Amino acid sequence: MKKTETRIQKKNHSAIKSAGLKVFAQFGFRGSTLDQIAAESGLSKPNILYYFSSKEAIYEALLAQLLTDWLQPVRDIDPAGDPVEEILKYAKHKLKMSRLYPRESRLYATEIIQGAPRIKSVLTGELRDVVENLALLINHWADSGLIRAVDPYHLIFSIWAMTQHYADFEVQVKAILGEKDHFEDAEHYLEDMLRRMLTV
Amino acid sequence: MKKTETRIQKKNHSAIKSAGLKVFAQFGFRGSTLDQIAAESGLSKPNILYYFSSKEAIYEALLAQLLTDWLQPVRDIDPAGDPVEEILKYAKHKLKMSRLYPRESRLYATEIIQGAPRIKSVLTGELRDVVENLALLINHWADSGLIRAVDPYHLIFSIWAMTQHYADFEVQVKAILGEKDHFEDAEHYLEDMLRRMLTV
DNA sequence: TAATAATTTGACCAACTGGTCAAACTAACG
DNA sequence: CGTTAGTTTGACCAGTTGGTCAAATTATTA
Repeated sequence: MKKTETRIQKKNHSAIKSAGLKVFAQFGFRGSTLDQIAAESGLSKPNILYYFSSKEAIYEALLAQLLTDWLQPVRDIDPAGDPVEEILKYAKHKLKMSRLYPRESRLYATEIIQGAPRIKSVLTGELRDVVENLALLINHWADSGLIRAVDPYHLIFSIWAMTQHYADFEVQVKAILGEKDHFEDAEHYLEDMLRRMLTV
Repeated sequence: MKKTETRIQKKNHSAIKSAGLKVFAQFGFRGSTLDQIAAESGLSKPNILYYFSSKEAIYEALLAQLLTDWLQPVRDIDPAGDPVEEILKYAKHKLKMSRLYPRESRLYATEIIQGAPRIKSVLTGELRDVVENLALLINHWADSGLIRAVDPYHLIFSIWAMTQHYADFEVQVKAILGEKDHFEDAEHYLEDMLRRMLTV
């Protein structure tokens, strides 16, 4: 029941989360300091702690938001739609998120690499369920002869891995391909790959 | 010219690097402390600094070793071999490294995610050259009709992304698939995918 | 405008950080 | 055995860390 958020609260909550995202995504939780977040947000350190009770509270607010955005597109897959197009739609959506929100992707990556100490329950709960359902759907599509039979879990992993790679390993991709936008080529490659994998 | 390394030096250098790998891979450079490395290695903090001049020196020793191991298998690709089999051999080798050395993979991942502050010159130098050569070879194979024409860079990225995913996102993979070894299935999937992508 | 509520800050703290150093200890070897 | 080179450590340091708090400032509203 957080109805009345003043204009100043809204602005500062947002500034802190934005600064926190930038800092946490680069240095992880332990490697980030409130001073960095303070400098990045333009607020003083005590002022930050006036809006969030601790460094951890900022981090957890970011993670919670992230997980919601992460899981939604999986749920949006339409079991009644054309299988190949549905999977393609999902993959392209995921790739677009990597292009538009690379820092969110890197924040998630650092959390997972560190062993997901704060969200392991989500992984074995919500995420697991959502993925299991999708795997069942993919198997169903395969059984119906609508797509080629592939391991649904590793198919999902391959989509995650490839799309997130362009956000998480951005500096490496740019070191090799140069600074120009490479997402268009990535999308073509991804689409080609998925069509090859899924068409009978 | 470091010929004479005593038995104790050998043992302790190795213990420190092993402990450093474990800690750095999880928390990144800034998030890791000498006290953690000390506890993990069983040595006292001053003793660690007797063998490595600084925290940074440990980290850099690990990174240097890593980059060597990382690039070698790319160089081992035989231009005169069977194209599909050579690429497959490389992909499987990379996957095996993820299974055997997941912490090395995660150390590399954290370094790249953080913007590769200490190895950017390697990325735009050695790595770029090696990848460019491989891309030329793949294009040559495609021109000769030995494999299907695909974007060589994104092909390489997809191999990296998928293989490293199983090391870097291990907790997520295990949350979904359970604790049993999933690398065998991953290898089948990867092989299937690459054959589909590369055979004419 | 006056009173109240919300916001911001400087000064501060205890715990932790990477790193130093002289002294103590141990291994190696003639 | 004694000497020397190599190893280990306790005590210490200055800077940084997350966090507190009372006081000052600013916004809101009656």
